[in-house]
Amino acid sequence: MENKLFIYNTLSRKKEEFIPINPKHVGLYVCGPTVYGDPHLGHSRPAITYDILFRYLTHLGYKVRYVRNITDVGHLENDADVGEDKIAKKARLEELEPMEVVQYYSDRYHEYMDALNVRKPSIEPRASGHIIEQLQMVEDILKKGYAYESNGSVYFDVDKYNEQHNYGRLSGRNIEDMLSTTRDLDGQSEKRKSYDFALWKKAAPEHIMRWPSPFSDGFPGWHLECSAMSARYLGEEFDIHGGGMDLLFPHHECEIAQSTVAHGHTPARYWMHNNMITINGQKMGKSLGNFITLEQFFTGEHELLEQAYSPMTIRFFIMQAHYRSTLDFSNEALQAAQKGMERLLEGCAKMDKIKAGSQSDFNIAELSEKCYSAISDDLNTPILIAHLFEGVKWINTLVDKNASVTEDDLTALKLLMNTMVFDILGLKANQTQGGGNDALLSETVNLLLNLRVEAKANKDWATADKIRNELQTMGIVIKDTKDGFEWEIK
RNA sequence: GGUUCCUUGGCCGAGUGGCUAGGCAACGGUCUGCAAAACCGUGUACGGCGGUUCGAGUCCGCCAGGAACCUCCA
Repeated sequence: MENKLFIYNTLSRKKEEFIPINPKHVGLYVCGPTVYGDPHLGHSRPAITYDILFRYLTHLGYKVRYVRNITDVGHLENDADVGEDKIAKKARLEELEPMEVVQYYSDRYHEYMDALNVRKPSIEPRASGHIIEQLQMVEDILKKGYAYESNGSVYFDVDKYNEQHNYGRLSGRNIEDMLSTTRDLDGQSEKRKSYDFALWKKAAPEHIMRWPSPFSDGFPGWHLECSAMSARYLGEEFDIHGGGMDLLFPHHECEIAQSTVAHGHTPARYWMHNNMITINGQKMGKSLGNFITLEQFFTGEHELLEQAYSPMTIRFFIMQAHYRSTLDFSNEALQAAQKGMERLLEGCAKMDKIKAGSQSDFNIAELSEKCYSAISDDLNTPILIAHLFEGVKWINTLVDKNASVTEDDLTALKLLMNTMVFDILGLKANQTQGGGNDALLSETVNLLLNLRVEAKANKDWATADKIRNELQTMGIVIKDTKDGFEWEIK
C-alpha cells in the first residue's frame, strides 16, 4: 500500500511529504520532561502525540529510533545569574540528593506514561549523563568563534551567528525585535547582548549540581542537552524533532543555532510542535500552578474534577483534537470522550460475533483508504476517529444481522479496526470488564445474577430488582442482554 | 509593547472556495416485566462589518474578544 505521510513542518510552516534521510530508518527526537514534579495533563500531550507518530512510522515499516530525553540539570529557576537549578532547589526542600529527586520523578513519569499506554522510547538519555558531550560542543562552538567566555560562563554570540545565518528562522522572529523586547534581567552584564544565551554557566558556591570544566565549575546551558544528545544518538542530521509549542522559542531556536555552528547545518529536517492543553482558556502549566496531575485525573481527587478519568479516557480525549490545536480541559469534554471511547472499544470487541455472508454491503477497502489518508495527513487523529465510528456503525449493523459482509471483507474490517484502534492510536481494552480480575468475585456475582435470571423466569420481579439494585450499590453495573447478562465493576 | 495564532451548532472538536465531519448531550424509535445498557434515526453552526468571487466559515481588509511566545515550562 502506498502511504505518503505528510507532516506540518514548523520550519517551512507548511505540510510536507515526509521523506526520511535513510529510506528504511527514521531518527526521531522529542524534548522530554524536566523531572522535578509529578506529570500533569500537559505532559501527556507530546507524549501521546509523538507516541502515535512513533507507532505509525513503525507500522509503515520504518525502523525508528525514538530518543526522548529526561532533563535533570540545566534549567534555571528564575533568571540567568541569580537563579538556582530547579532540581537542586527541589532537593534542598525535600532534603534529598538531587539524583534522588530525579529518580523519583522519572519513575513517576514512567509510571504514568505506562498507564497512558505510551510506548517507551528507544533511548531515554539524561542530560546529567552527557556532560562530556555538552562540554565538547561548547568548546567546539568557542573554537569556531561563535561563543565567548565571560566570568567563567560561556555565551553564544547571537549577533555573530546572525551575520551568516538566520537566528529566528524557526520561530519567525527577527533580531531587532528581540533586542527591544528581551527583558532586562539582573546579571545581564556578563552577556554582550541580552539575547545571547548560555552554553555553560559558572555555578554559585551553594549550587550542588556542578561539573568541572576548563571555564569554571558549573553546569551546561539551558538548550545544549538536546543538541548534544540528539547528535550523539541520531547523528548530526536526523529526520524529526518534536516538542511542545512553548519550546519553539527560545529552546528550539537555540538548538538550531548551536547545532548549525557545531555541525554545519540544521539538526533536524522536520520540526513538529504540539499545541497546549488549556484550562479555562489558559495554558495548563507548572508556572501558572493551574495544572492537574495525571494521578489526580486517575483518582478524581481534585476540586475541579467531577469524577475520576481512566488513562484511556485521557488518551482518547487528547486524540480527539488535532495535535496542533489547543485543547481545552473540561469535565463535560472528558465525559464525552469517555463515552465515545467506550463505544469504539465495545464496537471492536463485538467484531468476533459477526458471521460472514455471501456479499458485502460495505466498502471496507474505501474505509481503510480513508483511515490511512487521515492519519497520513499530519496525524489527523480526529478525522481518523470519525472514520472509525463509521466502522463501529457498520459493526453494529452487522451484529444485528441487518447487513452482511464476505469472509474476506470481515477479515479486512477486523484488521483495519484493530490496527487503527490498538496499534496506531494505542488504545487498550478495559481490563475490569466482565469481571475477569478476580475469579472468586466473578463466580459470586455470576451466581447472584443466575439467581436473578431464575427469579425473572418466575416473574419474581421483587427478588430480581433487589439483586440488581444491591449489586449496583456495591458498584457492580448489570446490563441485561438478549442471551443473559453482562456486568462490570465501575 | 513586539511576534504568531485562534473565534464553528447546547458542549467538545474536524474540515473545505460550491459536496453529511465525528463524539457527547437533546429529541424520536427498537429492545425490555420495568429500568439501565445497547442499537437505529433526527435537528441546530461557522465572532461582527465590509470586499474579492458565478459562489466564502473557507481568500483579503477592518473591528471585537481570546490565547501562546518574547522568563523555566510539554
